[in-house]
Amino acid sequence: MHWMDLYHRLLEIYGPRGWWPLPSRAGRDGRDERGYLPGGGPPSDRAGIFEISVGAVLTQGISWTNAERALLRLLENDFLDPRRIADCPPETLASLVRPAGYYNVKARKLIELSGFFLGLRPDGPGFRAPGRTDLLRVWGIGPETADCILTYAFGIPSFVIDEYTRRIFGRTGLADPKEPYEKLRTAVERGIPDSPAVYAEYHALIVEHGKLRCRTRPDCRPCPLLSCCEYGLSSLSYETARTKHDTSSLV
DNA sequence: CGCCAGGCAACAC
DNA sequence: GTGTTGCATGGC
Repeated sequence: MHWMDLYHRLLEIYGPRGWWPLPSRAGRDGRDERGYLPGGGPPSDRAGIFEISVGAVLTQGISWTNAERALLRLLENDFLDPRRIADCPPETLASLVRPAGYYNVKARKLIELSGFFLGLRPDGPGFRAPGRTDLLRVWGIGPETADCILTYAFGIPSFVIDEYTRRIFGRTGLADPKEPYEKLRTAVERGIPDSPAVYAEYHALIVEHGKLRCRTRPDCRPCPLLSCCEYGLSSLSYETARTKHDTSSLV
């Protein structure tokens, strides 16, 4: 199997995932109730770019639902802004992002991230995009978070390697999951088209499949009838209910 | 109750 | 460079 074979298979099964969610715009601008924009692209405005970057930090080591809760608390308290976060006492910030776990660490990371954004050069409605090494120099931004920010916030393709990626590429035999981050990333990037849309969609599909089926304890049970079974569709989670094809014979 | 969830820095060797 | 540990909440 080739890298793109898995991509096309996942796309058939789950359909376009809609880049990275912007909970602040859920239900608006063509976004769904969680803030995803299927078939969309990166935000062109500074607020959207910053919100995705904050989300990438908040979701470190934690489920998106918990990160989303913290993100909404920042939003409700008018703290989804680099200036406001940079000037906020760490204890206040920590109490706001409490649902995301590791809240003291993440408060500091958000302050560092905000300082970095305050130094970015505005460029039209957005920013001049930072380099990958610039992002990696920020305390709290490691390789995965940097690649999420580059790909999903700025639309600059840099393939995201996370635990789901390692697991799914490992189980399908596409890669050795124990390889170091940079080796895996360059291997994937050599095998797929150099397109922001493909990078963003591929990783989003990997996350979707990782959450729904290819978990630590995988659910490899195929259900060929899912697409035409009303009981199955009505009783399953929203992600699965949106599936338009059966999920058999994958991984 | 135990396990897991879209990591990272700091440190040991 | 590889391996381990602390950080901490919420869902199942």
